[in-house]
Amino acid sequence: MTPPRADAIRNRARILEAAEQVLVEHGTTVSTEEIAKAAGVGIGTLFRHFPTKEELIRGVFEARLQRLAADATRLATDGDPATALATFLRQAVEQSEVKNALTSMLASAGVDVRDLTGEPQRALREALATLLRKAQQSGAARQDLEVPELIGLLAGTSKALEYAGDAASRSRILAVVLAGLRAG
Amino acid sequence: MTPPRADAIRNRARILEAAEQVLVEHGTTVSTEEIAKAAGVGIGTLFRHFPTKEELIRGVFEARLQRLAADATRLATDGDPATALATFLRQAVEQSEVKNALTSMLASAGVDVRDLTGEPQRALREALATLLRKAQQSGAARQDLEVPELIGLLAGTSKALEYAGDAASRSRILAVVLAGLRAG
DNA sequence: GCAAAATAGAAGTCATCACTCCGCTTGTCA
DNA sequence: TGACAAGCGGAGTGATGACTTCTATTTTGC
Repeated sequence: MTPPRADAIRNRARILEAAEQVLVEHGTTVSTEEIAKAAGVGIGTLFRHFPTKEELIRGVFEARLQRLAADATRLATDGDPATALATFLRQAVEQSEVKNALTSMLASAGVDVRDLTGEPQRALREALATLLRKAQQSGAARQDLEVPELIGLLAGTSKALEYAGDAASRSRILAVVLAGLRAG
Repeated sequence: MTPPRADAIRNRARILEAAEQVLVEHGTTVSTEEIAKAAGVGIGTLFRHFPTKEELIRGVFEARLQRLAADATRLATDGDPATALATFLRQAVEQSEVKNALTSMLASAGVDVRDLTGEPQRALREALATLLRKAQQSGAARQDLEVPELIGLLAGTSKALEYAGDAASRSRILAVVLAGLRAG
């Protein structure tokens, strides 16, 4: 129960950071050794922090969710209710430029993305609920929408953007989704 | 150049069919042996028809694209121009009930989904182009849309639906996308 | 400064999996 | 109906990669 040493904390963070980059770039098939190397860390260390590859992947995923939840919360409190939801979606989807492969990453690791029992998932759901409610109250989002749809659309839009060739195409896809959210 | 034996043709079809089902259900990580078993075929046979796992996966994918292209073409000629595009999207996306994991399947196999050089891809693009043009002419789709966006939205919507818990949620997601396609 | 905690990373274990090889079976065509 | 090539099944092979273990070394906290 004693708090971990400073270098342990540092290494854990470095592993997560490197893992995200490598996994997103090369997919879940990359070896743990590769990830350890990218993090500048021995294999033993990696496995002490994350006893299985799956837990490492889940760690990366949950870190991402936490960042999303933080963004959503910030926008929900600071932003204009009428535009906050759209801004969030835009931000979230642009976040990892090269590849938003995080969900398919998880899926191919055999993790069920819809398993929303964890704490980061709960936090994101809650933040999205607030964002959505405010948008609906100010007429910026269709009334029948609920949080699960929002999450789905988030993942889906991110997927859709992978197919966009240029910036114009990207912005058109985004425009379609945003218009759809509004209509109703 | 002699035509293949009857049993060979039959087996090839059975492999493709079983592979689609197993791959969609369990992801690309399933072993080829599992696929062979599902097809009721020996491993040797599987590998004679598809010399590598990647070629098998690509085969499944292209078969799917061909079916999509056929559907699109049929709707483009037979259907009401104003509703054909929406109908197509609805159909395409509902096709594989459990999981429309085909694209992430390919992606995790290291195949670039956006590589549109193959014949089935070309056929689909062409059919979609017709569908889109007719929809735009009858005011059922925003004018600025182009085919790549449509393909992206197809994949994205399919992804989004994976998150929908129940039928109501599914239909709301679909409604968002369809409204977005129209708006403009 | 020292004990405890943590690390690097080499070497090894074990399971898995894509793919090969080859003896047997079956479709085809005379 | 018989011969024979095309096709088949499935045991076997080699590579890979997740995870363990261990020793010598470094880092941290008090």
